[in-house]
Amino acid sequence: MRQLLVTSALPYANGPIHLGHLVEYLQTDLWVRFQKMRGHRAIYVCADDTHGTAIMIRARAEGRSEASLIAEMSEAHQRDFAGFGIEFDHYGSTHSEACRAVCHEIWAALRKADMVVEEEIDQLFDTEQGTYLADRFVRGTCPKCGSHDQPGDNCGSCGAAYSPVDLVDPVSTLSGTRPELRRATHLFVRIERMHEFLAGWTQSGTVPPECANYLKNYFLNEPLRDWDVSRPAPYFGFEIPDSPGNYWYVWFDAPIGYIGATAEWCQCQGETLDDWWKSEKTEIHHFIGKDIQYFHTLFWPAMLKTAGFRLPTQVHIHGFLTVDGEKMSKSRGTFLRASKYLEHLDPEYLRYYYATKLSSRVEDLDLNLAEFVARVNSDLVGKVVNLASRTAKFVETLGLSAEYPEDGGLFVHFAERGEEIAEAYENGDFGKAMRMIMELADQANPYVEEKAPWALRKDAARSRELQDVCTVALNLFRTLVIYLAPVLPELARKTGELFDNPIVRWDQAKTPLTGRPIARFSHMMQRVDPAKVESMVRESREEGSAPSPSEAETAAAGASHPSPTAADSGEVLAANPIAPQITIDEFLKIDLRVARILAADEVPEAKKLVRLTLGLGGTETRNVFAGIKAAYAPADLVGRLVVMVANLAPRQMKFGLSEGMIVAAGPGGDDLYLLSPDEGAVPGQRVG
RNA sequence: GGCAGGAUAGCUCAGGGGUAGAGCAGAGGACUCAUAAGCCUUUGGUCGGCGGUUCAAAUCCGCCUCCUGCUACCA
Repeated sequence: MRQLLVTSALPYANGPIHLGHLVEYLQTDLWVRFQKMRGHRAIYVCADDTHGTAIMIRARAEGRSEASLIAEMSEAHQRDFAGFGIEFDHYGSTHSEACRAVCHEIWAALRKADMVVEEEIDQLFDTEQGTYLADRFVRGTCPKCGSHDQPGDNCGSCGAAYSPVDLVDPVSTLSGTRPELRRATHLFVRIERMHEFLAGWTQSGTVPPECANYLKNYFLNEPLRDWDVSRPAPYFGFEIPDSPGNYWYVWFDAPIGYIGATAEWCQCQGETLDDWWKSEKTEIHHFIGKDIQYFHTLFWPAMLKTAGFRLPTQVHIHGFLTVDGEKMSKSRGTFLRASKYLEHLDPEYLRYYYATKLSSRVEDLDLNLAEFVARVNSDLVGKVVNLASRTAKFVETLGLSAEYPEDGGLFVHFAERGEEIAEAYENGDFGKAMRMIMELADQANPYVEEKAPWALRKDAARSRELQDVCTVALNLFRTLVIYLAPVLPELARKTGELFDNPIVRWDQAKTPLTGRPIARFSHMMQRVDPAKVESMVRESREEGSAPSPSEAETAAAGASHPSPTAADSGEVLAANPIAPQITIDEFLKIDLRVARILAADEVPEAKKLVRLTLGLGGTETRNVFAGIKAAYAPADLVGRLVVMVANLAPRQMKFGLSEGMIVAAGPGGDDLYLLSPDEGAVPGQRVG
């Protein structure tokens, strides 16, 4: 019997669980369920990731304590996970004494190994908000090409990489004020001292080959930079014991949360933590997304190694979720929260659908909604459940045959495939496992077709034959459900009830059931109703149309995301306060005009721009390049009215001259909303 | 810009030097037990492009195009 400790990445306590998160939690859950069915001892631990600037700022904006914010979020997360049948053995928090204790232990070990150095670094400080600013909270003019309003770490226009302190005219996105340069002491881990160890460990099969290549060619081909693990106050986290006023950076304590959560579980169960984290008898399996690879495959093993903990046996890495081929998008209604899904649809549908699309490779996964409906209905209802549905009621009174009948080797064949299917599960090739199971289902239905129990039923003299046919069909059905049980726990439970024999172990598939009654059959799974999928998307779109500021940072699924219910909370305003007062004369300098979009053209070479031809009435037109490519398709723009800044100085851009600007709300990217006049306005009218 | 990955049928994907595959969708048929499910037959592809290695390339190598992600003081 193997002993396995399995983790999923800790969800950040800054937003609700969405379908992107679930790619990870569902695959971990079904892998753990599989291991348990195989008779191994497996525990699944996870926790909320609670520290960092984002939590501090949000709590401040909502006028509450961080503790109250993270408690509420933890409850919501656990509710969502439970709704999808994700069974943790323990769910903790990084803001726990157990986690703090392990942080202290690992820190002491790093100190003792002389792995920590102090260094003074320059960082921008927002005097109004009273906080140091991470890169993403600063925007300004690119020091290289002079483009305005660029992010703090690299220029979207020329692609140059730089530090926020290099920006010309930096602006804090939190307060809109100009931050000042301050010097602060940071603590760094000299990870380069582990270079040789990491080079060996990462290339030894513990991480997928794609990840090993990436690490080898991007990080390990040169000296590793010191890792900055501290943040000066104010910061929400644990204060570093031997460096007052400095706190551990959230990514220092996040993975330590795995150990903290295990420690709490051990305490409840009377187990010893060292048996799980310092013993070679335990396998440790991390399931993570590809965005956080280097934290788990460089920093994390270096910390564990230094502090004498067991190293991860395997780091399982998955790609991101797209919906209908594109990034999840609020305006399209494809930003689907877990709780919203559960209002409309059965969690088993998604568990199965994801399983069919998951492999051990680091690849993105597309949730195609039409395919989702077809796949679940065709495979689960049409093929699998249909086997029971078309035979069970024929043997309601007779029960199963006393001896397993001759079936032309079908059952033996089904049983023999079990190991092959198990191997696919073991390797994380869930899609392969599902394909093999459906291949078997495709052999079972023709059997029923050939034996035609509906014909046998009409002849009382052949009732024995009818019973035999149904005994075969129902046993084949049960075998399929055993193989699907890690994915579909609810279907497995109902099937256990049908046979009065709970499905708990994989090897139950080796022995057919005979000579026992069959419970009255009732539908085990409803078909997916496409209308429910549509209403889920529609409601998500409606709720997504009022975004809050930190949502701007959401890119691919898997990133943190705040609750849409906070949309009107004042958070938007708090995060981006009103600018200094101006006079009416100053305002009148800006000539805003209603304009009609006469043409909207793709600029294929541009990442963000769309070329607009704006009509101001008559023959008066303006050529404007607008950075709205991610939010609007050109075809949808033509004909609509917008508001433009008509007297803005023209600006020469790479693709041509831009003669104005259209006004829009929102932080940018696909989270952008053009302003339109109400009906009746005509092009050329002044706005004021 | 650098790094990693991807491109195979209308859709979602498997395969990985030796006659191009599955499911769904489409077409035709027989049946009627089953949630309009199931069964039989069937139409779809120069495997992103160009070059190379080879008796043989979707597969190996090189270059190119397009897509995705990451790029260490965001999590």
